Amino acid sequence: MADTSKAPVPLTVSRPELLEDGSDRSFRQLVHALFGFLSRHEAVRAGHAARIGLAGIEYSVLISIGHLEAEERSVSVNRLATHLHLSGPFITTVTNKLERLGLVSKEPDAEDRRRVKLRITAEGWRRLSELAPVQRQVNDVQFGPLSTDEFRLLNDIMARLIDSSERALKLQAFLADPPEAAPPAPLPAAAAGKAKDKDKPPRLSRRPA
Amino acid sequence: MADTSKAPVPLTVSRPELLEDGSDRSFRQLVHALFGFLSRHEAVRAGHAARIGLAGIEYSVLISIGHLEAEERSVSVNRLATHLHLSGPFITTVTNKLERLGLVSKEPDAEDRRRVKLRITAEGWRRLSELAPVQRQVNDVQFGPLSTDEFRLLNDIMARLIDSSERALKLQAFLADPPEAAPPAPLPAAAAGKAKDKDKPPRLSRRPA
DNA sequence: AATATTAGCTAATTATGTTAGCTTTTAGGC
DNA sequence: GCCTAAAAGCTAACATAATTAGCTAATATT
Repeated sequence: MADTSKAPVPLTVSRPELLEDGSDRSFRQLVHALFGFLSRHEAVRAGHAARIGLAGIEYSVLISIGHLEAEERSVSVNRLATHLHLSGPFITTVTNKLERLGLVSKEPDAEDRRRVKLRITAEGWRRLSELAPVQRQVNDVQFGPLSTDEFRLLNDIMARLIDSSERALKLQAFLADPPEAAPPAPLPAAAAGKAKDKDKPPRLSRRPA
Repeated sequence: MADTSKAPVPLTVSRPELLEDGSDRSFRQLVHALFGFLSRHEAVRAGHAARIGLAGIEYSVLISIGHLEAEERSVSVNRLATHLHLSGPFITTVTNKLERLGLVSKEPDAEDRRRVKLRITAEGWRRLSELAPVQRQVNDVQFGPLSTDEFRLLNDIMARLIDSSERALKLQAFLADPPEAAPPAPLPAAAAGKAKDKDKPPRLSRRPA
């Protein structure tokens, strides 16, 4: 039964570097593997977090304060929100909880009193130090398969992919919601269901980090 | 002020391949970049999904039915749940919606009538085909930086990392909740508050995919 | 001084899941 | 042939992680 014409869907990628024998099969595989890996990566983070009594995102917020603190004079709520691609109010909620737990301190910024200065407390650092030995064992296993060269290359590739993904998102937003203008469009039949703004104004609300 | 001893936290990884000048700085960077990429990768998927009126996870479920259908005789709810690391009931909810939308059909499996046979409908395939051209442009940009060799290597690395992450998760679970056994312990009184199950039984509930 | 902007907060809501427990079907032991 | 156990999927109730809207206070602009 079934007319199973086996390949009813056109290619989802076209760059020759990403095709094998004209098929996007391994590209689809990569896309899927990325989700698979990243899902496990999150699970590992959740495990580290649980070790010191936190949820995954709470741990991320905590450690990010540390990272930013090392690089910049002071870490504000919005700075952190941007850094993690999360909303301001969400960072407020999480940092409030971390403050209640005594892991983070919030004091008004002396230079701009609208701002809040986020810092990891001594107790916060203590918890992170306590976690490290276990974290180290787990990380060693998780990233065990990487050689020095692969590690460097992966680092490099990820940096480039973040960049290109950003561009892809912009292109996607543009394609979804073209500025209406640029009216040469000589496509006759297509004119029917033209711009309109379709079924779903693809809000593209970039969510977590 | 502040005793800022700058590096209060011990290393989070110890394999020499992942250290540079004895520092885990670039390793931390990689871990963070992976989250950054994940967030954008998900956003791209959400954009593709929105294009055909679906949420990101709905699109993933739809396309996964297609992938599994191509590989196996029949796709059941639980098969899909396992594949995507999601719960059965959640797959039920999503596939019901996709069925209402006419993109997926659910019929009882002839061989085992407890099972439901999931299939993408003609309309479902039509939507995917409709999406492909746009998807192709966006994917070309997102994965544009990859050379043929990098593409192959990344594919390979991801497969290995999924595997090692799985092992890391098991180690993590073990470290968090060691089997109590190793029964040299002849403590009689201890029997009272024995296992207890700690502060947080690091449930490690691996979530999405 | 009046106005606009920025930072952060609270409240309400949404999206994305999960666990518990039920029904139906299949499989296994007797 | 039964009776029990296990498996598949469903519904319902709930949990978590996040958003948007709109408020207040501090700062910047005119």
